[in-house]
Formats: sequence, C-alpha cells, structure tokens
Amino acid sequence: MPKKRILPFIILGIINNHPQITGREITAEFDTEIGDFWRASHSQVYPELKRMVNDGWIYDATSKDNAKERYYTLTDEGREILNKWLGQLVTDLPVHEDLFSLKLFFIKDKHDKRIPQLIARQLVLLKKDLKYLMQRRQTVFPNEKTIQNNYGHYLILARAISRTQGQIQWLKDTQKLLKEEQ
Amino acid sequence: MPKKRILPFIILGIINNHPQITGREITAEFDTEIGDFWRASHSQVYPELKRMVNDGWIYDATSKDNAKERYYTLTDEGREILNKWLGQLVTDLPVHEDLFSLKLFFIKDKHDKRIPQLIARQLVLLKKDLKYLMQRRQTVFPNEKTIQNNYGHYLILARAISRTQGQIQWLKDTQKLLKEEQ
DNA sequence: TGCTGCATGTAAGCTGTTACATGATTTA
DNA sequence: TAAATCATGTAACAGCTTACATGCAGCA
Repeated sequence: MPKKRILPFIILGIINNHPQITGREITAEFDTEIGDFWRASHSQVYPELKRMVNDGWIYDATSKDNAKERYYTLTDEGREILNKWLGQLVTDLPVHEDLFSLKLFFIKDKHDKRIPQLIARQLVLLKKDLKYLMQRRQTVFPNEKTIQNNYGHYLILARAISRTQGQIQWLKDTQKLLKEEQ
Repeated sequence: MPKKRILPFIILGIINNHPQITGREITAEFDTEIGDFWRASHSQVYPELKRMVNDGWIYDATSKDNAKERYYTLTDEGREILNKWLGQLVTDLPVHEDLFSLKLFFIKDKHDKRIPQLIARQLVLLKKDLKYLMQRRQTVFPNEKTIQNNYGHYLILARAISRTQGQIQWLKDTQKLLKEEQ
C-alpha cells in the first residue's frame, strides 16, 4: 500500500471554500492560510488538478478574458468525497519533524554552550511566528461575524497561537532555569 | 538543489551515543527514543550506513559470534561533522503536517457536529500520548544522575510533555466553550 | 527440525522538490 | 514596447514507503 495521499482532499476543501478558483490561487493558499500545517508547490497542484478533473471530482471552465486561466469547481461527487473525508476521524498523531528537538537530543552535557544558543534561536523564530499569527487573526477575523462564518479556521488559528505561546513560555522558563543553575 | 538530507546526521548522533551499534538497533531508535520527531525505516537506514562508511564518516566491524551483524562506530571525521551540524543554528520552524487542523480548517459552521467529534478524538490521542511520554520519562530518567548524563534528551522529553499538556488543556477549554454556547 | 525472531538487504513505486520552460497579461 | 508578473505546465531527481527476500540464531 502506498503512502496515503491527502493533497487531493486539501484541494477539494480549498475549491469548496472558493468556487471558480484558479490553480494559481490554490497554490497561493498553501503559502498563506494553509501554510502552517501543509505545503504544496504549483508543480504539485497542476497535475493533481488534472487528475481530479479526470476522476470527476471537479470540473474546469475557461473564460474569454484570460485564455490561459482555468476555473475549478466541485462536482457533486467531489463534494461527497470531501464530506466523507472530513467525517473520518483522525487515527494517529503527526510526527513533529523538528530540528530543534533533534539537535538537543544529541547534546548530553547540561553545560554545553550550544543548548542556550539553540534555545535563544528557537525563541526568536517562535516570537516572529507568534507575531505573524496574531496579526493574521486580526486581519482575517476582524469581527464576530467573520469568526462565525469560518469557525474551523478560527479555531485552528487560535490553537496555533496558544501552542506557540506555550512553547515560548516553556523555553523562557528553561532558559531561566539554566541561567540560575549554570 | 535537492531537499536537505538530515537522516545521516541523525544516524551520526545515534552512533555517537551508542558506539558499536548495529543497523537494527539504530532502526529501533526511530521506533522509540527519536520516534516523536523523526521516523526512518530499516530500508532507509541500511543503504545510508553503507554510504556513510563509503564517505568515511563511520566504520564497521564484524564479530565472530554473529556473522551477519555489523557494528558501527564514528570516525574522527564523522565526529567532526556531527559537532559542526549540532553547532549550526536552526533557520526555520517546521511545518506541522496535521490532519486535525486540516479538517477543522474546512468546516465553516460553528454548530457542525464534526467539530466536537474531531476534538474528542484528538483528546483521546493526546491523552494516550501524554501517558506514554510521562511513563517514558520515569523509565529513562529515574534519578537526577540519569538526567545529568543526557540533559538534551531530558529537555526535549520535558518539552514534549509540556506541549502535549498544553494542547490537551486548550482542547478541553474549547470543548467546554462549544458546549456552553452550543 | 520446525518455528519465531534477529539481521540485513533489494526493488518498485509514489510524493514532493527544484529547476526549466512557455506564453499571456498588465504596467511603466 | 519593454519589463514584470500572471498562469500553467514539464522534467529530473531525491527521499521515503511498502513489499519482497534471504539467511542466521535460539528455542521447543
């Protein structure tokens, strides 16, 4: 059995949220909205769209204005497949492929200077990420109504913020601990 | 430029922690200790070991007891490469490829029944994981001395526990919130 | 001596990345 | 009309997964 493909389901979800979307706009979603928990480049997206049209999950239309653009929309079958996928419960936690943990793992000595260095860098990265996430929450969800209209999206953004804050707090605590005991 | 390979560095780290280790034991590390933040199967490990011997990062020895087993140890060059890698600071945060977030993302309606279902399942998975992590902290680090001898490992285990607890708390809070407003 | 697990290895195939490539559209 | 960006597509290749395969060691 090959590795389970989930890219087509993500694309179904994107098209469902934005009917008449182009391949380029779908690709852009992976750089912004979805980028926190999945990545895909345009060279993955275009062939996938072709396959999905071929399988009858979506259909495409062209416009007179722009000869090259193709506008994709879900078929009934596609909508059905998306809903079925959304209803299937998750069976496993993801593996956090994390260079920070990996490097720490191999450092044995408590007083190794690389430990505070790695922590300091991780803090910089996480703080920058937190700032970005909070700014996005403000722009994407400026009022209660926008939250109600996209509740799942709101939830995971809130979750990402909470998680990042938690990690920052833990790193700060550890940093302090190491300094005190040094 | 191809995707950056980090598997050989992980293997260097493992061999450094356990000189005279076999390929099978290295593979086992990915199922236990390192499994939380990196995965690799034996069909990846064995060819990689061959390459690393070829490149002079490690050397292998055989035993009379077990003709098939090969015992790997770092060369000076390998040790140097490992330390250089450990000293290089991380430049990017990892992408959390996460089905839970992904599915929530595509559910718009606040009252969609799949939201509490997904959350409940995620709680089950995280609680199970937390239990496993805490049990491991107890067995791997039974006393202060074992902590001092493998401080980096201790840190990331503590971090994983903290992160998991944070996620559980957030999910519980959200679950409660949804129930109240239902 | 048959079975289970140890130990290593190879092959096929799929996913995803980077790079290369082309033409259309908009803007200066 | 030249440059930048839009929009799509293909090619080569690296990385990883699953499955297939072989022989040895220990045990009943």
